[in-house]
Amino acid sequence: MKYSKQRDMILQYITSSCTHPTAEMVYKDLKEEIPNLSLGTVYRNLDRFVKENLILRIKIPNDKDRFDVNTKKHVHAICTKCGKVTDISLKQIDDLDYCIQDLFKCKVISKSLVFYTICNECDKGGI
Amino acid sequence: MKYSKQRDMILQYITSSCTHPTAEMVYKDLKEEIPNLSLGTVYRNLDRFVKENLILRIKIPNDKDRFDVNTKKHVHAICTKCGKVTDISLKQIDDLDYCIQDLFKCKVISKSLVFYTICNECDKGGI
DNA sequence: TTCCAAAATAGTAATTATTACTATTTTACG
DNA sequence: CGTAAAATAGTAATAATTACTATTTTGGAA
Repeated sequence: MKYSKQRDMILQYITSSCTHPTAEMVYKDLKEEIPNLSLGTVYRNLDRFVKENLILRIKIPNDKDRFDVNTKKHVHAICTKCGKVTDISLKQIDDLDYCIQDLFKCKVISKSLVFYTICNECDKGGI
Repeated sequence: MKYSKQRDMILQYITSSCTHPTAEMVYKDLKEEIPNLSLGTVYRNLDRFVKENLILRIKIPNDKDRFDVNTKKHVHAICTKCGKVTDISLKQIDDLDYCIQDLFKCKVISKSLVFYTICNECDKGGI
């Protein structure tokens, strides 16, 4: 593994962000600092960080993947108005796996769970 | 709204299937009976049935959508080995919405939940 | 029955997110 | 320094779905 400025900056960007950015957001913002940055480089490095368990990939049906510094077990809520992504950690959600396992006699490997919501701010009259 | 043989057969196919087929599966199978059937027609009609609440669309991250005759509130488990899709209906899952609503002070509109599993048959030595 | 406008279809093109590919550049070790 | 491995930039490919358009079908009315 060899150093690269691009990788370094992508990791820095993603670990200091709290907005669960998409690859495109990372690309657009870093492009200003590294004008010849390639979107492929962003994807490749984000993939790599996911494999190294430095970040998580949030897969959203029919939408862009988002990336998350929080590697602890959790799921997400997406506001359908402003698009904000919120981390959700809840014992009841983790327990589902065991519940399904027992009731349906199958091994639960993982799950994909996204809540579509209207967040507190948007509900109060919107941004 | 005008009758069409294609729509009629697509609805018949999907309502009598129990495998949660993709649009492509519907297309491939019906193509044998209607040789000039178009994939667009399948998509258009499935969309329409979803809007009319005759069937449900199952969105699976990074995979083809599947369609389900069961329009009751439920989620799905996908076997990561054989691909079989199983309906899952569980009070604890429905309750999550209220739980999230209270804890995170947001309105839950809907959720997307898919369990990735190894089903009973595949676990016993596989198909 | 025949005419005709609305609706539906077939077949192709476009879209969108992501991955793959290739020539060039960068890195770091001997 | 020289060089091989690794990384990048930029473009092309992929895959599922949607959009578009010319043609066909449907069903009510003359």
